[in-house]
Amino acid sequence: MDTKLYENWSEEEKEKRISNNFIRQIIIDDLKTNKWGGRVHTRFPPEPNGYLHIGHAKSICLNFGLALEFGGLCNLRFDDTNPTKEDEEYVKAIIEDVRWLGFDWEDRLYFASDYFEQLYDYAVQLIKKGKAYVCDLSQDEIRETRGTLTEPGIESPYRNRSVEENLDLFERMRKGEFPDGARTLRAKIDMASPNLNMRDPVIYRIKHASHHRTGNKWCIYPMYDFTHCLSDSIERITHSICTLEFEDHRPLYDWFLDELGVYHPQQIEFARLNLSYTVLSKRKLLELVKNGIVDGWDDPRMPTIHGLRRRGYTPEAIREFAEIIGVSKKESLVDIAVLEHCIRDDLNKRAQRAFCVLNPLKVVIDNYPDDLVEEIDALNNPEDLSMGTRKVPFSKVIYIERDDFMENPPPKYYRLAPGKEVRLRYAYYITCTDVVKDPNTGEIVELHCTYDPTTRGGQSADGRKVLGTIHWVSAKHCFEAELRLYDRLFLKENPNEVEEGKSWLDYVNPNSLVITKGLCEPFLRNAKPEEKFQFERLGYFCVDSKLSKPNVPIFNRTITLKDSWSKILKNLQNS
RNA sequence: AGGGAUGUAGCCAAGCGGUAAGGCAUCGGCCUUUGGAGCCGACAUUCGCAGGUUCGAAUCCUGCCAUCCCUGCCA
Repeated sequence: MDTKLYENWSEEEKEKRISNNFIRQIIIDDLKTNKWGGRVHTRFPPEPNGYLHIGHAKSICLNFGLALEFGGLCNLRFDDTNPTKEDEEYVKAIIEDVRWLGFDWEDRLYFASDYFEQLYDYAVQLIKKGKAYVCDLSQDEIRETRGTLTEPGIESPYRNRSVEENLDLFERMRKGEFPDGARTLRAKIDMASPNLNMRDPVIYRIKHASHHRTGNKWCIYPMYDFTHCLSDSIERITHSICTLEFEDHRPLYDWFLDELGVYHPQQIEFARLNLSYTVLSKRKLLELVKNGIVDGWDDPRMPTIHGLRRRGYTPEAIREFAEIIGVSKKESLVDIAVLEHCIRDDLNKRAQRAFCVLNPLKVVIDNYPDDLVEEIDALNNPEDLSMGTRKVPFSKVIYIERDDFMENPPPKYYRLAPGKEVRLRYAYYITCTDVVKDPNTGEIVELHCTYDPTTRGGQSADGRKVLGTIHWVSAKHCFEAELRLYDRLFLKENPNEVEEGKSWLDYVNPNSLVITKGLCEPFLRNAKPEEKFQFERLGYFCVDSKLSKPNVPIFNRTITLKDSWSKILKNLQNS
């Protein structure tokens, strides 16, 4: 596992990179008071009913990160108590994602369903203690008697059945004598509690459904509240970290453990992640998939781990993101620019550079020998010289970016223009001498330039300066590849805030995917799935792992480079 | 007879009775063979509001306001 990120940090680095948060502080305090005998044991407990997204990544990094930092353990546990919603497919995908993020649960992969027998025994104990009863009320009746936010509920007529009768009925529930929904097992707590969760919550329901792990062994399944605290207890979890909406469940969590007199972890709640310009609810993500708005759970526009991975995000960037956004109890909307900053920062240091021209404009270098081909040395990564250099073929006819030429340039434009000189990155200085247009449309179809042979490599002997440096590819040597330009999925900062008469789907960005082509330098032909590059001056791109074929890479744009020129242009136009 | 939580800059977020960290974004400048990266600087006289305690309050107390969560046999 890549534990380097946390374990090999110096104290100084830790100080700088690990920001404090209230959960970390609780652990530090507990360690001081020896509350758990010096142990830190967390768990990540997903329900296998969908794909993990960046919000889960926050939780994963929190739970595993805390264990790593304090020399503790973190379990991966599937909360699989509802067979009708869950599937093995999700189990596999989740395992893959957590591992890809760089975390390791060693031999501690657990399933709540592994505890069904033990959980059943606990329920029997509760019945024997007079703290649980079999209720014959229907689902509607239970709802009707629950009361409201301001009124107490009404006690079930079955609430005071004898222990013997309850034991018998519960056993017969397990044996399958009753149809779905006929009876439930309920905790006997307080129908007048201001906390609705405490109004005799259902803890077992009858579901004649096949479970992805236990098959048809069970026809009664325990509910979340009953299962979760006891699973934590069984696994000797110290800090059970969950999201804010479970705050109201904590009294129940504590109640079960106290009534049963078993090992009692501490539940701690934090605010779930919200990210601007996207949605993070399973329901909405599923809707995007079902409506064909995206191409599947792993569509590169999706905020799922699968999607981010395919888009070109790295585990390092996601972990860094999780670290810097912090953990608190305040409901917030994190600017997606933070995530984008993390991937730029990581890829800038690590991604191999390459030349690719998106909107080509042909340039003929009139004074360059017709058949000469030179091998130009180019840095693979100016940020990391150890990545070496590569040869890029150069010849008389090249393509440059259409944006890198303007016939009537505004002030401060220091790319190519008639009579102006620019540097072709790593190659030569060229000066534009002629512009060829289509006689009918007036569109610029070709440029003629001259080059200065003494500037090879991109430096002039006389020390004259050129401000502009542009990228290029040799017409004879480049190849065309499919490029998929991705942008934010939504146009609205918070798509969950829906205006009157609209739907959140109305805010989907119709241009979140633009499929186009680009002219690539030769070595890119052999790029492998998931390989990441910086196409100089354009952005970071990643070879699509699903659509690419050997020697026919398809590149996904992960994120553009920052573009301060467009800002200058905008200001120019405004003034 | 409602309950539970949360309010520190545009967005996150430290802070724990001694005089407002850090990051993102933004805006300047320097530097640059990526208008990238990097570097330097600016960016809360004030912490939801109003009172109170204190030599001293974002931190303690009281009241108010705003927002979020809770009436699944989902998790």
